[in-house]
Amino acid sequence: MILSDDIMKKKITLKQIARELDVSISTVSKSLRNSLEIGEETRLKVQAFAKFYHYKPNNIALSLKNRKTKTIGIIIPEIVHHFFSTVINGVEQIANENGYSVIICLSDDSFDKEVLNMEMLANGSIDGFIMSLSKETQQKKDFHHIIEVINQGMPVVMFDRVTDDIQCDKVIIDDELAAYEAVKSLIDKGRKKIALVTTVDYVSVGKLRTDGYTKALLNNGLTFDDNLIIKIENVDSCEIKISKLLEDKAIDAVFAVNELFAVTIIKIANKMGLKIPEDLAVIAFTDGIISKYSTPTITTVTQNGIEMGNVAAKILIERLESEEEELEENQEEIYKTVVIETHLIERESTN
Amino acid sequence: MILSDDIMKKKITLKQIARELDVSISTVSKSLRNSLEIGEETRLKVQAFAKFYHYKPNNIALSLKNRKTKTIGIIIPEIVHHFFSTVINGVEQIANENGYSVIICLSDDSFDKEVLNMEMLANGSIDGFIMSLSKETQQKKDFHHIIEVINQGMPVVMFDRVTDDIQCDKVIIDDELAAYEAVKSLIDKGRKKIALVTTVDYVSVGKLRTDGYTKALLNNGLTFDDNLIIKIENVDSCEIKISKLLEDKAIDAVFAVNELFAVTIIKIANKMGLKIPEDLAVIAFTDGIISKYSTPTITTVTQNGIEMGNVAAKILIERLESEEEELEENQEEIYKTVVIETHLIERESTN
DNA sequence: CTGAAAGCGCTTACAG
DNA sequence: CTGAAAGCGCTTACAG
Repeated sequence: MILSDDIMKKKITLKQIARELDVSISTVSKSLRNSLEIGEETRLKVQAFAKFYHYKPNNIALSLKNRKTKTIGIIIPEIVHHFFSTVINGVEQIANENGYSVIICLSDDSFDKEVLNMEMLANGSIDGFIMSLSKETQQKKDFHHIIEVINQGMPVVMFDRVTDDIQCDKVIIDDELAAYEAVKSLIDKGRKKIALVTTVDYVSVGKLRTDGYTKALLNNGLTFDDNLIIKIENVDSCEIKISKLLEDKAIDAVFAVNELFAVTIIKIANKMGLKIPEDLAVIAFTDGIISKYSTPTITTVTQNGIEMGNVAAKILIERLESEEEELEENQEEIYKTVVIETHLIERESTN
Repeated sequence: MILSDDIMKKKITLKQIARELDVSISTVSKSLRNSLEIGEETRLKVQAFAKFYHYKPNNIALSLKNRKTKTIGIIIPEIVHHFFSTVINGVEQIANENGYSVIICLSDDSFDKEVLNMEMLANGSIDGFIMSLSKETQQKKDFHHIIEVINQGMPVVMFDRVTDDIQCDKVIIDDELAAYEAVKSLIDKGRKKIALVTTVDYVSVGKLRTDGYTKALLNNGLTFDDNLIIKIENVDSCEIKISKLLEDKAIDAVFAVNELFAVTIIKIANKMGLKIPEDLAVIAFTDGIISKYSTPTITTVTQNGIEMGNVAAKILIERLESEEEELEENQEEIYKTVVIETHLIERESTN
C-alpha cells in the first residue's frame, strides 16, 4: 500500500484512484457503485482502495451531472425568532431523513436582501425553496423574484407569511380562526372590554388576526371599538401607547398578536398596579419561549413551527421527487394549501 | 427577438445563447465577462441577449470549475437557542458582505448527526466550517471527523464549545473570567452564601464557569462548599433539586450558567416566598431574550453572539482567500484564538 | 469484463 | 477577433 502523507491529506478523486490502480475512471466509478458489469476481483480491489483513502464522491460534481443538488433553500425574515427557528428545525428533520441538506438565508425583513438571496440560490445551488415573506416584500407587494423562480420550474413552498398573489404550495395556520377562538375564550370567561394590540397593517397575518378579533366581538354581542385597537411598529417604543390604552379604557382583557407585545403589556400593567389575570387577562399569539417563562406565564395560541416545517419540507420534497417522472407537458400544476391546526395553551395570564 | 414561452421559462445556459446567436460558447462566455478579446459588436449583442433572458451563470458549474463553492458550512447543536441564532446572524452578515452563502446543519447535540453532517458538507459542498461542538462529542472526546476535515485542507473555525484537542482557529469568551466577575459582583454587593447552578461536567464551558465561580469565592474570603453546587441534566425535571437547595442552605445569591436555569430558579424562589433580589440575588450566564423579559429582569453576562459570528466568519474567509496565494509547502499553520469581551448587564435580579 | 466518449455548465490557455 | 480543446469530478450509454 502506498501511504505517503500527501495522499492521506487531500481528498482523493476517481481519477487518482484510477491512475493508482491502473484502470479506467469508468471502471472505478462502476466498481464503487457496485455495478455487476465489473469483475468481482477488480470491484473488490477498487472498493478496498477507496475505503482506505476515505473516498467520497464530490457533491458538486454529482449535482452538476444529475442536475439536482439535493439541497433545499430556506429564506426567512429573521432567525432570532423562536417561531422561525422552530420551523427550520422541522424542515431539517424531514430534509435529513430524505438525504437533503438545508441552506438558509435571512432577508432581515428587507426586500432587497430577499431578492438577492433568492437569485443567489436560484442559480443552481438548490432544488427548491421554502420561504416566508419579508415585511418589506409584503408591503411593496412586489413578487417578481418569486414568480421568476417559479417560472423557471423551481418549486416554492411558502409558509406563514404568504400571499394570494402567488400560485404555489403553502403551509399556514388559520390566523383568523385562531384569533377568533382566542378572543372567544376571553369572552367565555366573562371579559367584556377586550383590547387588541397588533402590528402595522401590511403584515398579512396581523390583518387576519385583527379580522378574527373583530368577528369574535361582533358574533358574541360585544361592541367593536376602534379605540381599543393599537398598532405597534416597534416594541421598544410602545410603552406610552400601551399605558394610555390601559389607563383610559378600563379594559379587562388584551389579545396581543405576538408574545413580545404580551409580555410588554404585562410588565406595564404590573407597574400600574393591575393584577393579572384578575384585573387584566392576557392572551398572545405565537407560543414561544417568553410565554413559557414569563411571570405570570402567558396563555398563547400555538403555531407549531415544527409541524409547519415538517409539512413544508414534505410537500417540497414530494414535488421534487415526482417532477422526475412527470412529463413536461403536464402543465396543470395543482398547488395545495395546508392549514396546520392551532390550539390554545392555557397558562396563568388568563383564568 | 425570439420570445417563445418555452425560452422564457427554463433557465438559459451559455450553450443555448451560443446556438441562438450562432457563435461559440467561448465567445459567449468571454462576452459576458466583458473580455476585451471579443469585438464590441458581438460583445454587446451577447450581453443584450443574455440580459433579456435573465442569464445567470450556474453556481454549481462555477464551483466545480473553480474548485471552491463560496459557501460556508455552520454546524451547531441547536438552532432554537437564542445564542446560536445570534451567532448565525453574525456569520451571515460577514458572509453576505463577502459574497458567501451559508449552509446550516444542526447536530441536535448528537455525535452521530454531527459526524454525518460534517461528512456531507465536506464532500465539496462548502469551502470551510464554523462550528460549535455537540454535547455528545464533548462527552466522547472523539474528534476524528473534525481532524479528518482539517487534514484534507478544509479550514475549521470553532466557537464557544471548543476543545483543546484540536488545532484550529477558535472564537471564545473567557468563560472562567466572566464567571469570576459575575460572582465577584455578587460578593461586592455583600452576598455571603452564593450557590452555583450548572450543567453536567462534560460541557466544556460549564466546567470553566465552575472554575471561575470557585476562584471568585476563594479569592474573596468566602468558603467553598460543594453542597452549594448543583448540576442539572434536564431543565424540565430540576424543580426538586433547586427547591432543596434554596430551602436548606439560607443562600442569598445564585449564579446560574444559563438563563433558563436562572428563570427557573426565580420562579421556584417566588413560590417559596423568597423576594428577589432582596432575599436572593440571581445572575445568569448567556444574555438572551428570557432575561430581558422575565419578571424581575435578570442580570446576565453577555455572550455577544453577533460579534462571535462576525469574528468567526472573518477569520474563516480570510483563511479561505489567503489560501489561494499560499504555497502548498507552507505547512506551519498559525492558528489563532480570539477571545470576545463579555460584560455584565445589570438588571433587576441583583441590586 | 473494461474503457473511451460524451455530457452536466462553465472558464481559459492556446490556435488560427 | 473567434473558436476548438481541455478540464473541474462525476456517470452512463455504447463499443469492443
